[in-house]
Amino acid sequence: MALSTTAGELEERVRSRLDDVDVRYTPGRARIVRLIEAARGPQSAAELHAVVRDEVPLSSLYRTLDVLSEAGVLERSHRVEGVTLFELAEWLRGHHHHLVCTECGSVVDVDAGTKDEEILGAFTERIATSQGFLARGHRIDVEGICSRCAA
Amino acid sequence: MALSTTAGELEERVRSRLDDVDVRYTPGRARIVRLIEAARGPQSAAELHAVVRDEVPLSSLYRTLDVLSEAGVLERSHRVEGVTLFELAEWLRGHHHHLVCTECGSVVDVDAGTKDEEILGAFTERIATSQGFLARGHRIDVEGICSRCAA
DNA sequence: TTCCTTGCAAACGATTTGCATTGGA
DNA sequence: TCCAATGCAAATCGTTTGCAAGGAA
Repeated sequence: MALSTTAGELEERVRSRLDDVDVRYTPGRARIVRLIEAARGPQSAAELHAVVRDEVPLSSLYRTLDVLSEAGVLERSHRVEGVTLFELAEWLRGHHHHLVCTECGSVVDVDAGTKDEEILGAFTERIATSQGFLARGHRIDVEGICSRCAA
Repeated sequence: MALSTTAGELEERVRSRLDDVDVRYTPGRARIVRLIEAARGPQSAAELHAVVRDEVPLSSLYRTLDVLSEAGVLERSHRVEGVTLFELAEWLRGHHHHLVCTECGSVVDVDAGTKDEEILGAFTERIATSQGFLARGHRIDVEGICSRCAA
């Protein structure tokens, strides 16, 4: 989100990354990447499969998600109720956080301002260091009720 | 962590909560509560089972974890690699965050200061509200390398 | 006696994998 | 041609559930 790129640009960046790790950018893989790119938040295999149901079998979908994750294009993100959600890796879509609705389970992305991120970074750095832990990044989930469920 | 209580005190609070919801505080359940209380971070069913292997069958353990979660004594916390971790509910152990080691997968608790929590609360409130989302709480995972893996 | 709790085994759902087939480079 | 990618079916793994037995109120 923070990084604004056109669809083509992102596609190019993905392709070049896959080239680096010797993985083909097949139509099926491109399809999944675009689906995830277009989503408002991390997606589960089941959600993605609902869209490509008669084109891609579940096992192939899982394999694609796995390959793309290994290649650093996707990240296994939030896990809710035993299911794994996938999203574009941070270097592709920018740093962001999640609003998790405890009512319907939806997870949507939110950006924080640069200033806020600076403060958060300093904070996480501090509590990590106090435990001899080397901080590499952080992940914030805001839990509550989404506007749809509140209505 | 933030709330300091003696072992007996916590036990009493748990018992009284279970009374309220008409659930017995059996020795098996007490055993699990104490195990989780003593841990440095959220625990998986498998980790707990490793300790009580010949006293409690896995299915009973899962049932206990479920009952205690329903009763509000435990919370299903972090989920890593397809496994659910359990920890004492926030009202029992105080608000805290997690240091997640991306190397060994360990998850340990950390406290933030009151001042920091105020800032965090204001921040999460703000980004939630901007999306019409009603914030109820937040969860922060600091990802990185634990001191043991760094060594 | 009457429920709640426990144990064991079977069932489930999400995810993974073996193997034969297909399709690009 | 050759190896990566795919499809299908079977296997795995964490977790849940049905049902009969044990125990406390």
